[in-house]
Amino acid sequence: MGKVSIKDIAKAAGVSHPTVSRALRDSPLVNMHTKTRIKDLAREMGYCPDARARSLVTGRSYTVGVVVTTIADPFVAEVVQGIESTAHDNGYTVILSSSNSEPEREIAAVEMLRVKRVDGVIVTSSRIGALYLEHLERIGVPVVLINNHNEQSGHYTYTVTVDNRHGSYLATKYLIQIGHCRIAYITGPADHSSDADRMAGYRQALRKNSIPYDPTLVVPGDGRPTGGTRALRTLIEMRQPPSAVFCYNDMTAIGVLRAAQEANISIPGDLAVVGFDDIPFASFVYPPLTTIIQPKQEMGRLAMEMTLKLTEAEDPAKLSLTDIMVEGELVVREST
Amino acid sequence: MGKVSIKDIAKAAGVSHPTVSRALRDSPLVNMHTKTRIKDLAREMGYCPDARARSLVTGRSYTVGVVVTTIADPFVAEVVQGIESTAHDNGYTVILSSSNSEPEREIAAVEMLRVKRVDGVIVTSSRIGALYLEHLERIGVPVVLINNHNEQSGHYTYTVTVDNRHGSYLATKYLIQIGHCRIAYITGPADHSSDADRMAGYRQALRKNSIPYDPTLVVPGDGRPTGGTRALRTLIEMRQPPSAVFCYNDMTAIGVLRAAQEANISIPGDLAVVGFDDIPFASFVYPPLTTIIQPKQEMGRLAMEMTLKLTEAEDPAKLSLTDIMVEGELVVREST
DNA sequence: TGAAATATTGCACACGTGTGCATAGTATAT
DNA sequence: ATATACTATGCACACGTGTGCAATATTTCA
Repeated sequence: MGKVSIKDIAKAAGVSHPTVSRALRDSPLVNMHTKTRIKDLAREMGYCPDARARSLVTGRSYTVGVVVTTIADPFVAEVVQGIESTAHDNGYTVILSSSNSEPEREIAAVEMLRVKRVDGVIVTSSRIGALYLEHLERIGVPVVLINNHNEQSGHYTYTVTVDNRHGSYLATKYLIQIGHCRIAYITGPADHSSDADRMAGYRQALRKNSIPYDPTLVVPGDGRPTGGTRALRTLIEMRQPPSAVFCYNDMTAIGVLRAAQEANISIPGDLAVVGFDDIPFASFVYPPLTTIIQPKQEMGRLAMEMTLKLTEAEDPAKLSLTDIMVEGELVVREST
Repeated sequence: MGKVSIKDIAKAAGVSHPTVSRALRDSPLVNMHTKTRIKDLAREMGYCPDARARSLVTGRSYTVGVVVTTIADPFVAEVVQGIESTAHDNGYTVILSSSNSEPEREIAAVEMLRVKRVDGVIVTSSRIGALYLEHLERIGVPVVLINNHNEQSGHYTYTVTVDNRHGSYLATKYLIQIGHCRIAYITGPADHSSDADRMAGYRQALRKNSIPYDPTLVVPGDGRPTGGTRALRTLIEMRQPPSAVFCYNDMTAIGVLRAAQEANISIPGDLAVVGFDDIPFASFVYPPLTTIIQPKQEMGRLAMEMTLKLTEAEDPAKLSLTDIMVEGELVVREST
């Protein structure tokens, strides 16, 4: 029951352990007869290779580290699902590590991944990532950031981000197309660059359709339902309220829906509402939410594929990779 | 930039590598002066210990494997959050592996964890787990199952489950207390043992309060919103419809809410609705859902702590551990 | 028959770390 | 001054696997 190694098999088969090693790796160097004999023996004895030892000599661990703020965030969870799935398909294993958005914990996480000798690192939705980029580079393996702009992608550091500006351009353009001209925007947390980008897309759509930008129609939210609820209450008290609201994200939109219900505002009759993200619940609220789909699983997949290319290339510089920007997609449901 | 090992430090410090090893591990055997000299050198040279090599000789990897159906399930994600958090606090690392509910993929996952020499395995919400228990036992390390009853807990195999029967007893009892006596139950997937348990708690509450059990009030669902919607449509067409519905889970209850909205049934005025699980969105639907809280993060924490006890004990049999059953908790919101 | 080519195997070392034991040096006690 | 205890260090080996090279056995070819 104590773990059986190739040496044990070697002894049982009456050969040397390198022969066993070659046999199990299907080397053409070993006699076909002894090869099958060794394989049978390995199966009977319940042999299980030791990845640590193998990794030690080959230098590759076939493991990637994934650093998240918290896996309990459904958005993050879907991204990780995409990562894990393609990692598995390529024979890689995922080490999960959450930072709870605490910088020192994020650094500790990266250090632990370094100790475990991962072949690459993926960091999702961390505002910290960009700031501590030097810490990330120190690890000496490829790093891919998801939804985390950093101006100077370093030697090994690349990003996969959703095109926030274009996404909210789509959303706003759609509202205009179906006849709205007083369209409000409820912002997200002030310090997120994604909020600035989404705001930019909103204004771009207005401009292209010759609708004057009215700053009083932009009210602050916080990215959570409570913020949306508060924002809508402000909006409906205006002398000339909007006929449509574009929200920083779905959570904000959910807060808007609730406030509307309380104020007896019918949706989409009196007010059209559009969100951003397409969280799993967007289609389950009432009415089901029109929103911009972030291809979360695909972003995970792309990040993982990029990591693999970087690790498996002998010279990453020759790969001439570039940062990836994914387009969101408008999905029209019943809130518009 | 090439990785620096203790041998490199040894050479630079003019000592042997065992001395470096001891110095870095703070062994009292090495001279205080040389110890600080070696530590400084290690920092300067950017030394990073190699967990693989260390694990190879110590026999412990300080890594646990977590097998899930899919991390995109918010329920699972919260459990994993609890696992990862306590793992981190104890210096352990988590390898994540999803099975997509495919048996062969689950077995492959376990095999991979075995290859990586994890110190323990936690399996969440897998109906497969119990069936393939022999496969799980083969791994030779402690296995803890979450929400997955298995009759004969094996040598190293324990479970952490929520008390389904008691939870739905609480829910039903509460509905009775606030005056309902025609209470329906919408079931979950037929092959889940949790459905049978929740049903049993429902019937127990009826019995204890001398309310006759009416089989026509039990209608099938599927654990998803569509099932709940369909079930409610059946219920409201009865000659004598129920005044309250207890649902297998929150997703079912959400489907019920939607069907009620369509049919112009006011909640909780015309119909009281109770769910089970307390998924993150239960408090964001309208009206916010009364439900039974499954302490998801705590269950993850308990599973991890149990795994640690099992791995770190020299003789697990002496621990006299028992399976853990956690009690759910009723949270009253606005759907009742 | 002899030489050369080929097939098969073993030897030795490497990866990076930890630890039991022996050794040498130093301080303490008698 | 000698024996003893203690401190500090190095040697050798172990963990499990992979690989270059040498060595042996077998086949092929002339």
